Amino acid sequence: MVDITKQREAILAIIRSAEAHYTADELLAEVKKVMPTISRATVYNTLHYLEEKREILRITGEDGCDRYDKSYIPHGHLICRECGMITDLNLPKVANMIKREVGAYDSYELKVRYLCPTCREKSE
Amino acid sequence: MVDITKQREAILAIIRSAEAHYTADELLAEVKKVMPTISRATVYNTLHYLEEKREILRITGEDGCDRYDKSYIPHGHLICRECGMITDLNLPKVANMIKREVGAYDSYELKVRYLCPTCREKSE
DNA sequence: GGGCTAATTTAGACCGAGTCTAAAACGGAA
DNA sequence: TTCCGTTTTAGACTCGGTCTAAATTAGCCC
Repeated sequence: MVDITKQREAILAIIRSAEAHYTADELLAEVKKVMPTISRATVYNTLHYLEEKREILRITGEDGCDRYDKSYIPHGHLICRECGMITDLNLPKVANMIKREVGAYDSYELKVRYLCPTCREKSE
Repeated sequence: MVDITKQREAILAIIRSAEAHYTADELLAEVKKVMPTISRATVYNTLHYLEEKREILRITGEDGCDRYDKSYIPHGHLICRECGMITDLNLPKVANMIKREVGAYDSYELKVRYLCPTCREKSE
């Protein structure tokens, strides 16, 4: 599909096989287990490359720390204000609503701050 | 309405009277024209304070640099991929769609990457 | 006013995610 | 094997944003 190297393959494999939405540093730590000499710059280069190729999705972090999603298809995210847990949110109509309002667009990002079920239970 | 000080008043006034979506540093420069001894920390403190009090809205920046919106009511933003210009986007149904899907939530953020009319014209 | 306390402001050091750079390593083509 | 463009590496660097400790301000009671 693209110019795939060992490093890029390893990084993409981790993103694709995980449920979590990793940060670049978490990914670096994870890849190092398999490829100890990999550098921070390579992880960042690869993430930009994969984002550019629409293989993964970047979630700009509330906390100034980006995370990455295994699916490149734009979709929303629920973010818990207590524990920071991120889960996917699919609102299929949003894409059409945007298109109707502004015409052509590249992508969208939708983040919803809320209290996740687990944390809500704890606080009761 | 709240514990308002001279500094907070000045910062809020600038945000409220501007069409632009300022960054913290742009705000600092702007306030310094009126209040030369104001410090960076005060600007950040004030922005967090005003966000907390739901007086303004924070837009987490694609470029790792947050911006602030005069209106606290959650609404979407169009961001041009060429010039970075930000304009408001109102999709009133989004709030209800989220509520129907996940129940109660704090706030949402919707950013749409696109090519603004001015830049589209230039590229033709 | 004068003195007390809590909250705010200030200046500057500090942090850390992300970028940049220059050199080394890789990989394909001839 | 040699050449050349691309990728990787290590580490320095940038710059939003945070933290800290001292100074200032604001309210409050006498």
